Amino acid sequence: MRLLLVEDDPALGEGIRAALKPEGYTVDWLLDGLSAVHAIEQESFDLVILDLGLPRLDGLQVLKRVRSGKHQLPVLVLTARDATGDRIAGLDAGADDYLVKPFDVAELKARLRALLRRSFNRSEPLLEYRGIVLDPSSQLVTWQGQSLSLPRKEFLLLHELLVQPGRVLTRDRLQQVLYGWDEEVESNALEVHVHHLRKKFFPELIRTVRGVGYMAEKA
Amino acid sequence: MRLLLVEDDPALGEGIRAALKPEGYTVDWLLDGLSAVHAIEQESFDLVILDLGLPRLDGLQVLKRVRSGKHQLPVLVLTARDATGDRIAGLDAGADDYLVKPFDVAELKARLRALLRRSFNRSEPLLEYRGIVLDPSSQLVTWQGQSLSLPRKEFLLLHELLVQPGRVLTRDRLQQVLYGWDEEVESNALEVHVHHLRKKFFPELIRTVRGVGYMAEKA
DNA sequence: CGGCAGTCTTAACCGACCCTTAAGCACGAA
DNA sequence: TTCGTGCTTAAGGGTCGGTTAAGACTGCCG
Repeated sequence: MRLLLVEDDPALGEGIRAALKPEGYTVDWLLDGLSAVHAIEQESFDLVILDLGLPRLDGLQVLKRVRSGKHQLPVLVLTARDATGDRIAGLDAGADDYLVKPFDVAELKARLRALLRRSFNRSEPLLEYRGIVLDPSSQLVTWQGQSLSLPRKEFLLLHELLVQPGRVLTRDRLQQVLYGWDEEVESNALEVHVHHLRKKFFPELIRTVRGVGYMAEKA
Repeated sequence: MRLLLVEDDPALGEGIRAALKPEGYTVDWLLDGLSAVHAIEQESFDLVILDLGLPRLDGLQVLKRVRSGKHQLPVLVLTARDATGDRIAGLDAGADDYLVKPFDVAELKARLRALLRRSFNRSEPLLEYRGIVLDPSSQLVTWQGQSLSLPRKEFLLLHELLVQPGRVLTRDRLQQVLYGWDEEVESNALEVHVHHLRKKFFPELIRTVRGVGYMAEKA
């Protein structure tokens, strides 16, 4: 589960991040609104935690930009206690939930779970590719009449590849999907996952683009 | 189908109303508890959607008044997430179902349908799955010609799983079914219940989806 | 009041699975 | 052939869920 945290207070940001990592979230953290917009447009997140008071581009503007896109990306907004107007404005701009600072970490976690659950129940479409059907909400795959559950990373990887067949995904891109930005893996873990997927399904499922990355052939 | 909506937040009230109208419901909307009591006594509704935090007369009081009457009017209660006591109190006062804000509209619709179906049939339909028959009204289960009574939590759990086989229920979802939204259980109680069910029936009854939750295989 | 039965949570332990790592092999390009 | 890149395989550490038993709590009955 990959989250984008947009928060300019270093202490708070670090705190949130530290709290969420053990829960199994991959947390990417940006400190200003402009970078956030770019990241959201180019990467793929499951949820955004957005502070409203941000340098370079205000949180509300970020929210509006996100909503103008097609993504139904859930956004949890953090507001200062006394910023009454923010709340209203945020509602209008389409935030999915709020938290007023200072807040309890347990509360944050609970709201995240609720939001993610909602967004996944929101019938995320099944993904089909050559007889393989992915169900993002349950992390389950149907293949040759059997339903099997893939390990989390394998599912993430496969999902990323099949979202848009024919597109070549660089090694870096894939590693970001699996690990986020910082925690780099300096081994061939990615290749091992690919190997497992090829074995579970069929070898031609994932084509190697030597020196670049991997792709699923356009059907 | 005529519903009474009692909700003092104008935005939320309008939202719910707008969502339900296209479904063919007639929605009357009141903003305080006192008017609600009067309306319920004098008019005839098929169901009430009741917020607990209300001006003039608290939602709980409304609920008690309704229940003291002879009407078996189904009541769906809306509660704020952090209102810890509300849930328990609401249960005691006889609400038929709950929804915690913020909620998904699809969820609301689904619960309404379920409630209305229940109230019209009076007898909730038996649930059958691979030779196991659940009777929600008596909390009894028939299995291999024997009728046995399950402990409450086990029954709830099993019922939730069998309502829609093939659907994966997250741990969170199941814990909410068993415990509600506030009281967190920081142990493996859920797994223990699952274990008991598997032992009483057969192990394949409940399939583990690692990292996600549990499911009953589609028959 | 005391004991019993049923329910549920807690905690410790264990096995299975997930993921990374690393070493050796295969294969394509120069 | 040689080098570089990716593939294959297996081992280990960590995490998750399963299993079991003990104890708290409740309601019931003597």
